[in-house]
Amino acid sequence: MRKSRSETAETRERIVSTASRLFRTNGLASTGTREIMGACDIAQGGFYRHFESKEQLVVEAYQKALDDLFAMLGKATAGKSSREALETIVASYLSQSPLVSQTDLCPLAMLGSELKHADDHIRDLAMLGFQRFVALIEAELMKLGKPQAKMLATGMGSILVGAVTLASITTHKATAKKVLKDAREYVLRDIN
Amino acid sequence: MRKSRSETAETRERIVSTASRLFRTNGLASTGTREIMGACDIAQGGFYRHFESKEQLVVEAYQKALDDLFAMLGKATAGKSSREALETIVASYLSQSPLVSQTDLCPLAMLGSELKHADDHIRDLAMLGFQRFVALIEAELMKLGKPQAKMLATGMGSILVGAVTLASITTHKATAKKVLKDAREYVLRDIN
DNA sequence: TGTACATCAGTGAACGCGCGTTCACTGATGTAC
DNA sequence: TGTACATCAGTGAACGCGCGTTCACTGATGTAC
Repeated sequence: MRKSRSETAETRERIVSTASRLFRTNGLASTGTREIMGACDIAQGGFYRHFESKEQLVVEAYQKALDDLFAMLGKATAGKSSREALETIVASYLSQSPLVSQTDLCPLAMLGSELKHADDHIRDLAMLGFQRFVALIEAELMKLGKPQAKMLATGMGSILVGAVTLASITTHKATAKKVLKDAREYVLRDIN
Repeated sequence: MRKSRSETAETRERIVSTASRLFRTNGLASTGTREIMGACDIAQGGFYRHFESKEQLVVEAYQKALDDLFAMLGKATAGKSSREALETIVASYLSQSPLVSQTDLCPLAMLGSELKHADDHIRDLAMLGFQRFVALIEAELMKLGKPQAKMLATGMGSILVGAVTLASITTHKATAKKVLKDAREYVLRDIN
């Protein structure tokens, strides 16, 4: 049953991608190795041919989720003015609610409070992701000549994460949309 | 071993209070019935003399956490001007980070993303709590004559929840303080 | 290039563990007369 | 008020279940000559 090197590498990537999506949709603790392997059409025991533990997969899947997020934001803002780039970042981020879109959910908001109980390594990874997100916003704000760009960027980052977290809690679509819309309006005052 | 009516009622309240604290500190799924009963010095089997299921306790403990939060905010803002009341709400809420205080943590931020996987009943309870929080802020903003008070209040609610969530994720105290401080500064611009 | 052996991706049953929950039991409290 | 019985809060072992993980096994791939 042994697979070729390239097949092995592809399988590994497939597991990480699948896990990245499932973890963000259903949570870290609620997503088991059986469910992940099942979604990849591989027997449960095969998991440990690729990873030492579930913990290691969580780290890799989380890193991939962050990389995907920043790749998406980079592509969406490419060649735009600072003002347009900021509007795009805000709109892209807030459109990640599970009620609106089901793909590329933000690893910060989706896992928010669950990260408190995760290993230090993952918590550090998450905060580095948030700081990278804040730095992205801060850079554009500085280009616009805004004073206190770091404070504004951190505040904007917090409201975006908070709004998406709240929107994903509610069972009422209208409530979710209201929260996202108000968060958008709230932060756009600092851009325009 | 039977206890008197008053003792039974006291025990029940003790279980709800203990669970409310443990759930907010360690999460809903991570806190087991054994741990809760152990913290109350009662055998695990005694749990089902007071509650039909863990789910029922979660609902009651969550409701109690919300009641405690609003009681605290009500007491802290009593007799104050709208401007002072708003500053107090913001300061009180942001001082709930586990790095600063260990008691009366907010049930919204503490459980944030974990609520997505909870029963609809609890998710509804949580969003009603958030809307009650927003209404509290909105009322004071309207007294100040602010236009678009509802939008401002929702935005402020989102940033407060987001900042406390993020502050509780990081393992670095300085980073947590920075996030909370910037969130405070960000929202206070709409009050003063 | 061809052959013989070593490697290891994938299999699926099984492991130990902690969880929510159930159970028969104990004995103090509540109730009925 | 006193007595006899019913109730039920608390006990701690046990249940079924799903989890992360381990294991012996299979057979195609990789390596060495």
